Amino acid sequence: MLSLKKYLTEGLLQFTILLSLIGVRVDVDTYLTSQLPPLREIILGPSSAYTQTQFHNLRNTLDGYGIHPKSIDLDNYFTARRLLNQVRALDRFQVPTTEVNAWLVHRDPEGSVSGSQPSSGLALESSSGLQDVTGPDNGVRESETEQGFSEDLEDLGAVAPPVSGDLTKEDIDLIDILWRQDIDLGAGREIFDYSHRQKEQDVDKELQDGAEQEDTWPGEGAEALARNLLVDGETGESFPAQFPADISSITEAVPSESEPPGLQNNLLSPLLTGTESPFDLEQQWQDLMSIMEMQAMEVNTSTSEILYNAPPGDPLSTNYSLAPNTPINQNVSLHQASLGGCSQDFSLFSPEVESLPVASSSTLLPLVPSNSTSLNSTFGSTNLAGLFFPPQLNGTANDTAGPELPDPLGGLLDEAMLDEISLMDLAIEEGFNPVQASQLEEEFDSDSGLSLDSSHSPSSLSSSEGSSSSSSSSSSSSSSSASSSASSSFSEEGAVGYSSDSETLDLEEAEGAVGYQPEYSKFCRMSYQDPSQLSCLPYLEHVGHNHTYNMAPSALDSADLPPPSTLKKGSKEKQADFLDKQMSRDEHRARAMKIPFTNDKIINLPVEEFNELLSKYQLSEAQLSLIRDIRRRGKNKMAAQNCRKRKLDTILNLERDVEDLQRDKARLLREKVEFLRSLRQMKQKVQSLYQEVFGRLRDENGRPYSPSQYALQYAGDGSVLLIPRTLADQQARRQERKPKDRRK
DNA sequence: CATACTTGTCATGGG
DNA sequence: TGCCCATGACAAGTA
Repeated sequence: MLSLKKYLTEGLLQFTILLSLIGVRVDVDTYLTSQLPPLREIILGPSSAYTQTQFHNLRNTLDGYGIHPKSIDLDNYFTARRLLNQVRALDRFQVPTTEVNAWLVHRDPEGSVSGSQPSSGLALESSSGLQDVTGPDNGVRESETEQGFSEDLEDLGAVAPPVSGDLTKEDIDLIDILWRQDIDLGAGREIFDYSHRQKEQDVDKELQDGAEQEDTWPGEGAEALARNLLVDGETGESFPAQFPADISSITEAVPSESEPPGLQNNLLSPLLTGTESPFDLEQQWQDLMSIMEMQAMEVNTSTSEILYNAPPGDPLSTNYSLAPNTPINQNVSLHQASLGGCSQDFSLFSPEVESLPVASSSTLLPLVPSNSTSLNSTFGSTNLAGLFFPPQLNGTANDTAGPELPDPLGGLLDEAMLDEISLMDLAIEEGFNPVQASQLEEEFDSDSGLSLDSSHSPSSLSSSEGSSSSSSSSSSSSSSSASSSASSSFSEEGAVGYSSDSETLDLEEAEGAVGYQPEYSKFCRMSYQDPSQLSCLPYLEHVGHNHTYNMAPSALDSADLPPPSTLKKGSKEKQADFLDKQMSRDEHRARAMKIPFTNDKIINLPVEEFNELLSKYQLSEAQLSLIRDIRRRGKNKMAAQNCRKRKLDTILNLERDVEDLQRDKARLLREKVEFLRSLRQMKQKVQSLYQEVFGRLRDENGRPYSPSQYALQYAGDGSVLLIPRTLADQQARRQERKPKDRRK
């Protein structure tokens, strides 16, 4: 029961401290439950610094740390684990190697889809189409596509975020982009509205422009909505609300070269925007989630195979599978079909990807079935058309497109994810005052229920560098400066106010601290072996307050001094009076009882020596009682000092943890942006490959296939099939239902 | 004088 | 069992 209470109170205390240090409401649960067990262990676990566990065996073993065994700094250990966990968590961002092997297997014998669509538009001149698609801001990308993906390696590598170090301009830009994406999200409007206003007042006028654009977008917006388009709040661009439609707009725009290029770009830019263009967060999340979905598919290959790996007897399969050398087959090559760059780019975080075959990445891949399983193992049996491309590739919008496939990933864009991009991160990353940031966040989240004045907490980064290195090591005099910086922040705050600063100063000047110095106390014990060395000790007892327990023998000797009423009779008397004032009550009592040895001895001697000392003198019972009381109180006094010091250190450690977590979070956020950017690039490449492959396919008559009737689809064995679009749509729908069911 | 903070002390419990 | 330590709670002193 007691231990339960202990855990409860300590946990609550530390939790509260944590929250107050953060200064804002933070969804600690997400931290605690997902990736960061160390913090939870610190708060709740048996490794808490408040635990009664006494690490006697660890005493003084922390390489000169000199900290109390109960305040062993677990950070080194937990930080390692935390970082490891985070690195592992990055697996979720892994992007598989893409290797496209496509071959034309058959032509739809039935022409099940209406052939009214002119197919001429899709005689893809892929380069020009790509130019259109990529838009004006993507001149670089065009050359990328032409020169191959090996350059993308460098490209992707180049945009890789700096794992550590100061924020670069790019980092700040990334965060800014992310912020704008929050604004751009329609769902996020209400959530971020207030903060948005705050931010725009204080920080970013540009955001206001974007928001106003979104708010006041004219009738054009309604039209776009009617077409199920979203409007980018910043650019006013309209783009499909969901990914398939997204692709649709692109691909349908490609063949229609007669359209005004501006409109095309308007439609296309959201998906194919360059890295400099703003892109919407939902899209990014969908991208990310699609990657995760792919990985999930990788696990559930059996399911996929049931769906798409039709058995040999399957009529579909037999109907649409052709021998590789069928005349209608054009041996279309996929230039640099493998996205090896991605593999390399992400292999840092994904051992799985690393192990994927990349040998064929640099060669031209014939459009024949290959034994390569990389496609299968990465994208699974994903219906390429369904995933990356619209149900219709025809020239008119929403012409024969089936019902809009619900986005299976949209639901994952929940508020928790949005929450991750919090103001604090931005504050940290953009380097403005965390106090301001916490105030901002607190203002629109004022129902935190905590009465702690977190808005004034200078907890985070303003003092981070100093305090982060201090805390647990504050017992050593070398850390006094760091400790002082941390504690001064507390003092300014006025909340905690345990000023280890003054204490460390006292250590150096008055040499008074007796507490929280295991090394010292050990040294004292050793020195007590020789009573002649005792003189080195009492001067250590002058802690700022005049409750000091011990005093110098000289003070003891000159203890017979006039009372304070007879002050100012001379410098000598003044000093004596001062020294007298420095005496503690027990010292006064000891003097009154004529105890023949110092209180230091009484307190600090080991039991045996203490008893030996007592036996040397003929002491009355009252004296003995007083001596034992003095010893008890003295020890307890030191214990209390140590205890308080430990408390302070625990708080400082928690503060440092919070800062570390905030930094980690911001870093991960940066990396997330980078991953999403890379993913977008890969998607563009896959899309262009698709178009290139599809555009080169010819039927028996040498005519290109109509994208409205046919689609490319991955088969289970890694090959790519040309199947009727209706079939592709069906399979796409089935596939989209599947993950939903799986989630439920 | 009220208040917050610091420090000392006691009681208690655990090792 | 006695000793030691940790710590909550309280008191006294201080700014």
